Amino acid sequence: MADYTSLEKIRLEKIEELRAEGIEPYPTRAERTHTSAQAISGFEAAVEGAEVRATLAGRIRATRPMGKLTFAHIEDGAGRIQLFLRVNELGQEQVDFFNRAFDIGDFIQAAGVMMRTRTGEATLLVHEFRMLAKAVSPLPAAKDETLEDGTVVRHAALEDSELRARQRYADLAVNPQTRETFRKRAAVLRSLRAFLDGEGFLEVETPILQPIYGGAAAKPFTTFHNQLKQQLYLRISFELYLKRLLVGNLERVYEIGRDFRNEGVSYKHNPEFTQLEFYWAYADYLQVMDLTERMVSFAAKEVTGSYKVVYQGTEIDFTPPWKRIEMRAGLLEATGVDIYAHADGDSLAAALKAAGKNPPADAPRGKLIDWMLSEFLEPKLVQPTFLYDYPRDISPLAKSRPGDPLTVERFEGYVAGFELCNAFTELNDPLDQESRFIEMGRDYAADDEERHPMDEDYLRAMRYGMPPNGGFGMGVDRLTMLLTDKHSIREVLLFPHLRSGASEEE
RNA sequence: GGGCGCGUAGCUCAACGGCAGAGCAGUGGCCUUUUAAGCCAUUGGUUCUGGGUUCGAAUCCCAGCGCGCUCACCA
Repeated sequence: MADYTSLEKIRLEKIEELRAEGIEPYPTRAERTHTSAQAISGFEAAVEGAEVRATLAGRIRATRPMGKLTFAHIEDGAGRIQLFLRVNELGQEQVDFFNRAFDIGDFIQAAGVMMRTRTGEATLLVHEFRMLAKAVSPLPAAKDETLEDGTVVRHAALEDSELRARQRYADLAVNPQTRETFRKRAAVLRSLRAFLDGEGFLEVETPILQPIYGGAAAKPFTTFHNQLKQQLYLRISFELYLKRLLVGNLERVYEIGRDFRNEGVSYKHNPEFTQLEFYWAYADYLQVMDLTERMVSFAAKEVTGSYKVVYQGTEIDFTPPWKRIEMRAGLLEATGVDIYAHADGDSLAAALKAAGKNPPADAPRGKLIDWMLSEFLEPKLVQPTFLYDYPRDISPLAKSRPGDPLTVERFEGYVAGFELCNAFTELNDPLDQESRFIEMGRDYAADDEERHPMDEDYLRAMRYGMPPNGGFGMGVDRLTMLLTDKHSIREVLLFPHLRSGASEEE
């Protein structure tokens, strides 16, 4: 049972008193004729002297009792509005009743006539009011101060990011900017769907519970179907199922949904995250690049109203075309070392040392290139930039460039120094794919969890013939971070994963 | 997983080895145009948890839990 605080005990007593007076603190129905915004705009538009009646419903956010009158602000889905309760209309008993029984956080229904107070605020002069839902626990209510210049300063706002995430309901209830963040998140999803639908892509849904996981290098979550006695995995990507659909003659498909990766958490990683993947028959990675910059800039415009957004104090310009840097040239410029001149790790490491760098010891070539990227190139990619043509060492799933087997047709989009998306010209040779499965199985044999299992059904699909195609994946949470100016993924997830939440540990 | 930092009233924070405090919220009172309303009075604490040092610990030490930053791992 809940352990009530002294504040809660007082409110529980108020509930008992209401019931004792025959008043239901949680009535079944509410009435409302106007939202706060409708009441105010209706009043502003009305001709002088015309009476604007309204019944409002909302949550009490502030009260200012003054003896024979009380001012209050309520908040509903459309904004805030002031209530004016006065002895003249209600009688002393009702004004006292309001002050005695109603608290900040309670839901109230109030009917009356719109009026203007001495300070000019459009206000509902209340003739009738009733309780819609009594709050037992006090909301961490902030107070807003409006300065001379109109800026609003919040005092004692609920700020602790952990508490806000654990009790998102309270965060949403008291912090309008949190509600705004999640409206923008919805707008991001809406804009991506609208864009891809407009390009002729079909939205599909593929299994989250999969007997064989694949499509990315990540550790899966495992689960178990009791009746079928079957080991299942939560998907780590959509790739292998979406590409099966290309075999089925669906030429353009996309899915927006949840991926699950059993890895560490950080400000840009959550164990479950929202991914967008699309696959496009007869397109290659350069066409995907064009589409990507159009899609992301479209989303930026739809969500923020502009191609230019400010992220953590820096202006990011999503206007196409984005900067394109070939990886080899980019690394050569950043480090003075040409990765193509060095076919193995030892040679590349020696060249890096000669260039005054301090590479990790005993690393293979692919690992060194990764290190060069993250150390010298990625941090510089603040404005939207495509890095393209990756060494095959670090891209086992992409198709090689014709006549250049060591380079694959792959690009990653970088913004604000972190990876936003990843795409390549996809493998469609079933025999090549099979040998890569075997190769990856061998590479990871020591580590059961990261080993790529052979997906026989996927190979069977590919053997029926898969058109050449370009594939794309993007972290929707990361795009949302960029468009809402949030540093942490937790700020754009309603209920991010946190340790020791509801469940007891063993 | 490593390093650094933080955890005090419902919320925001002070006190930094010597009686655990303030503002807001709450409670009681005054107040018929307030808006962080004001004035008077007042309630409220496992100082994250568990050990230790000390005459004395919110404060110092150790361990744990949680969060943040960072590195590593990881796309």
